[in-house]
Amino acid sequence: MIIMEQNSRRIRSEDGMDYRSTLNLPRTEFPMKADLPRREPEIQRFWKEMDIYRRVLDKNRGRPSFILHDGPPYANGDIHLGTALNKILKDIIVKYKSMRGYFCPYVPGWDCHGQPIEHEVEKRLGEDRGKLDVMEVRKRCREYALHFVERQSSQFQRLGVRGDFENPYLTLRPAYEAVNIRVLGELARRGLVYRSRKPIHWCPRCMTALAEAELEYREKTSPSIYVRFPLLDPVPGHEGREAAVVIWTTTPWTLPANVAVALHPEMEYVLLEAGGSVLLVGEPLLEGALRDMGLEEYRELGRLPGKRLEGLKARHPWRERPSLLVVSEFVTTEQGTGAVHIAPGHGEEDYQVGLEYGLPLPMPVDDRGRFTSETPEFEGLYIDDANPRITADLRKRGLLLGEGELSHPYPHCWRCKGPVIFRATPQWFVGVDREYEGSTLRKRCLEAVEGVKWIPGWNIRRMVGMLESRPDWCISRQRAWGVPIPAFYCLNCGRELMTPETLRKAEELLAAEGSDAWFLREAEEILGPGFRCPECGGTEWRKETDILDVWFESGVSHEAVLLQWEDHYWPCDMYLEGSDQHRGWFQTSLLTAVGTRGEPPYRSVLTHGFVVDGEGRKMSKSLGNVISPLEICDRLGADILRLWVAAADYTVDIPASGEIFDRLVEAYRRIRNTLRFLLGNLYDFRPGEDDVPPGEMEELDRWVLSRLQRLVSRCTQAMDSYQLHVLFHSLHNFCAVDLSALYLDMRKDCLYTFAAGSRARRSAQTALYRLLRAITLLMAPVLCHTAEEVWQAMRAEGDPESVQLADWPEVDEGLQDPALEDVFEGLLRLREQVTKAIEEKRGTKELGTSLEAMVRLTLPRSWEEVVEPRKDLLPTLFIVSHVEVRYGSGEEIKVEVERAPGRRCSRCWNYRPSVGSDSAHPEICDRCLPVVKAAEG
RNA sequence: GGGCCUAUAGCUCAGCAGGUUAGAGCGCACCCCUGAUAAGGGUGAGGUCACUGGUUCGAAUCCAGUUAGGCCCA
Repeated sequence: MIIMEQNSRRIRSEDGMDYRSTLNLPRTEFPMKADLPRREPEIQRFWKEMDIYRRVLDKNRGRPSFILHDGPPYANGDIHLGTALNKILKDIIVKYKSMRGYFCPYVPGWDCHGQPIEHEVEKRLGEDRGKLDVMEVRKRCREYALHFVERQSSQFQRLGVRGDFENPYLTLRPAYEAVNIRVLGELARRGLVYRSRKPIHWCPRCMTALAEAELEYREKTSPSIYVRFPLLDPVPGHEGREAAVVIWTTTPWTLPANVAVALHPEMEYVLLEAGGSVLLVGEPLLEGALRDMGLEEYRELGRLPGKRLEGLKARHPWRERPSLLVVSEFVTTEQGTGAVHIAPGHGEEDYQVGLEYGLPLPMPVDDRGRFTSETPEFEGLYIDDANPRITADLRKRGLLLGEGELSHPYPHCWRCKGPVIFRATPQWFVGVDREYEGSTLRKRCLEAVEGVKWIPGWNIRRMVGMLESRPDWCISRQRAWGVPIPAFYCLNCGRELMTPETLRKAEELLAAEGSDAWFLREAEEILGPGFRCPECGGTEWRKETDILDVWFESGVSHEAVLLQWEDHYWPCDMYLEGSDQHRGWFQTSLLTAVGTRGEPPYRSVLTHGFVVDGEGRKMSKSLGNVISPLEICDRLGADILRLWVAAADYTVDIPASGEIFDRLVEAYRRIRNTLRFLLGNLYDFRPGEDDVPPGEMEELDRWVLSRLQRLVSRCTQAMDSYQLHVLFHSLHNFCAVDLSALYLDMRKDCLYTFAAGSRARRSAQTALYRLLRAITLLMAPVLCHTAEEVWQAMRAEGDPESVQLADWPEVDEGLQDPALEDVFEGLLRLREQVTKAIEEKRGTKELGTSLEAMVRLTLPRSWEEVVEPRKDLLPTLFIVSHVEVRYGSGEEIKVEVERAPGRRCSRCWNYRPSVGSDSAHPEICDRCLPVVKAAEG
């Protein structure tokens, strides 16, 4: 079938005279098929070879800067859609700003230390993980991190991201590591760094701290006991009765560390008499608790909400210190008695309550899970062995009200598989409420935030909320892969030492040799000979083994990068990350910056939402809705991914799905084909020589250029306010409507059939050239590969070597013509009625192409002024062969369509009465005749 | 459970200092063209503006609540 069609076409052209060769049909090498996955890497090679990053910097050197400081992704695993989104957004903004003439250094960075890498390395070690020493683990972590830095670096570059990839910042470099110590020292100098205890997950067999990711939750059988805490104070309204509050616990061994009993402020507590004593139990839990305690029969004496019991004291089973009744929202009605035993050293919530009420934090359990001398009753006993002893002791004292067993999910150590405990250990903190220089870090941060531009604006609320509620910053981690906290402990008197002098020594050590040196060198080597304890004069020291929270490391990037890197300055212009970083990087950076310099490290903070699927659900392996950016690049191309970023309103969740990418591919094709058409019609146009000055251009061409100015202005405003999707929608709409459907369709007749060098055709080409150039530049920050491809196809003498070196288009005020646009708006509305009328005739098979038509218009008198001088334009506007206009008395517009008179010109396909009047060329019209004759002559 | 945010045609987005039949592009259906051709043009169908209640002469737009979803915390 296909072959037959080709044959019939050839026969037709051989039929008569071949006028096709006398037309100026589009010619271009620019392919319709983008083939982005193949072509993009070639373009990227081109950029790399010309060192595009330096070239763009050099172009704008000395001009105002715009520094977007890159937040370091974690060097672990391949990039995902979220990472790609973030980097592409940054790249679009940096490319836009540099096209606007800003000097824009952009240095990508990586977060290289931390527990997830260490955990992954240990997992890979399998059975051998216990055998390696710290240095060997660190060495492997380093290799692992650097491997993924390389991998992610090439993945980012595959996205088309431009930056100093030859010279990125890595948090594991000695110079960077040392900055942590300097910042820590600055904070310490202001008295913001302190050491205190905080509960963490601890494995008493491995004698190590565990992160949440290192816990495995499995069923465990625990004792379950009800314990009476006799009140030392009377219950309000029930003076004269000896009452007791009843707690329930599955960890009897934590009772020696009890300091409080927490009640829910709103829960009702029933005061009752049963089994010879007066007890307080939460109302919703009453029935179950009494059953468990074997106290079915009771007498209610009264009830009152938890908040009325706040502040009463109860007797501790063993200690002299009382146990305080406190209230807390976390008390639930799910289990127990509504009264929760609080041991701040043995639980996160307990710890929080402890902080809130300023409770003591006893810690009677040692590294190996044995009771210390702080608990003489059970000293030396392992916690599990202590459970029955404690229970028996409580019974002996008449405090035990019930006893049973319970199977529940409980965290176990991922190494030894045994149950872990919550245990308070000494940690280093940055205090946010410590007074210094007349204020606190929290207050200063809250003030500083006001001076930052938050995009979108409501983000300031989120930041303020989080700053207001954040606790002191625990910067200690009991791990190997990181930067040491450079503290020393006197072996003689136990005093801890962190002074400006010791910090400076540590900083110098890390700067010179990297953080490995801390682990390799003896304390005495670091401190220098003859260093004496200021307390006792001791000369032997133990080094701190804790390392810094990785958030501290990334949190000092402003100090490390903005101040150390060539061409940078502090503070930078923008941080741009996902909205989760309000608690993460935005905040840690703010804390370290305000704590050391009193000001935020960024002038503006732009955030984006998270990638979700077509249904608005988060992407996860378990839902099976994950889309890989690398796969999109391989299948569709990075420009499609970039278009996805530019098309979405990134301030909220960003959906990604197969359909969305299908639609984007369509949009891309539309833009690409529009550009291809423009290129195709400029093959014989020499910019600078063939241009027609604006004043002499055809009205239609001036109209489209005026529309173009509107587009440029709109796109510029969109980019200046970071509304990327406005740019995309405007650009796409312009290509689809103003150009494809209107201007280009109308202009084909002129471009193809007029004499190549005629004024009208050159006028049109002048417009085409300007359109092509402007659109290419407008899309360059987003569709950077395609823009480069077009740029190379259109580049004229004197143009920069790469589109990335070109300037963003300016609005040409001389081409703005709002009055003309108004005129055309009216004419185009008229056109809509004409096309409708033509469509009707097509429906009845009276017409095929619109050139077969002639249009008879009856217009109101009021149109005469606009239409009369443009009568010749109307056939072009409607793409019909002939138009007749009459003016009626009414307000009505009448459109009549019929077949155009005359025969069809074989050359321009318009229907003209003049066809046949020339004997040498009987098939063509009087408009084509001179063109053909000129070509012959 | 708390804080911040989102919800408009199949998709991506407009509209929102409250005011005529809620818009655009894409997609879809049908038609045309075969001189942008794995292109191009035309016409058309598609929406209880998540839900409920309130304020108002009037609400997609303001308020409250509900549902669904996202981020962060608990």
